[in-house]
Amino acid sequence: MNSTFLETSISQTGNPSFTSPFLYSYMTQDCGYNFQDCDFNNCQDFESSSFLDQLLVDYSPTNNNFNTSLSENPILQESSTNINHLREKSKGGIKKEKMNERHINAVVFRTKTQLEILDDGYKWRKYGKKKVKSNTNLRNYYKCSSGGCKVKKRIERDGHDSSYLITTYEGRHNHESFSIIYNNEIPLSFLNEWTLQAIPNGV
DNA sequence: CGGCTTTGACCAGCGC
DNA sequence: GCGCTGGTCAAAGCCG
Repeated sequence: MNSTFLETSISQTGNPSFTSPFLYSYMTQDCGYNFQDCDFNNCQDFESSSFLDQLLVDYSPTNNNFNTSLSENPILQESSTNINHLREKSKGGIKKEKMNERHINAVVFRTKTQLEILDDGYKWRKYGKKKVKSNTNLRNYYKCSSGGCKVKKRIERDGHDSSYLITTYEGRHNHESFSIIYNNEIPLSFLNEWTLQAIPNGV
């Protein structure tokens, strides 16, 4: 299985200056959870953790065993469905090139916060806003504004519990975050590192 | 003036 | 073929 469900808690970080789900994940390592050592094939690991509050899904086009059964949340299921849908396209050869360009992997976070935008250290340009059928809240579309970087993210409030913000990242940054460059903050590259570990075929 | 957001239009895929 | 839906584009407007 290649889907990885990872949930962490904002409050566990105890540092309100960090609003990035990536940073929350990073910070929770200080709470006793070492992502480098965790078993990505055992989702019980994550489900049983006491500080669960976010979701992460890794996707590889070569993985045929994507598991969407762990979440009952319709929006998260939709994200998973979309990912599976994209895989089917890839397998079928339909717009395979475009698929490979766009959806190398997807990471979905569900974060309990009143903030509308989580500062993940990268600079984003908003390019769309859409009302989608599956959610009464608007979905916002962003592209990384760094030249040559094709990472995208979608942000929407959970339609069933608006206290949660659902952030979906697609692709990997080909550069470090602006926070590192300008503020010397915690590097976010760890995400790419353990995403690669979680995807045996590494894309 | 440049960078960013807004927003309606457009496009592609899917199901019927 | 047609309508629905989600994703993207791009012109216009806003703001520092």
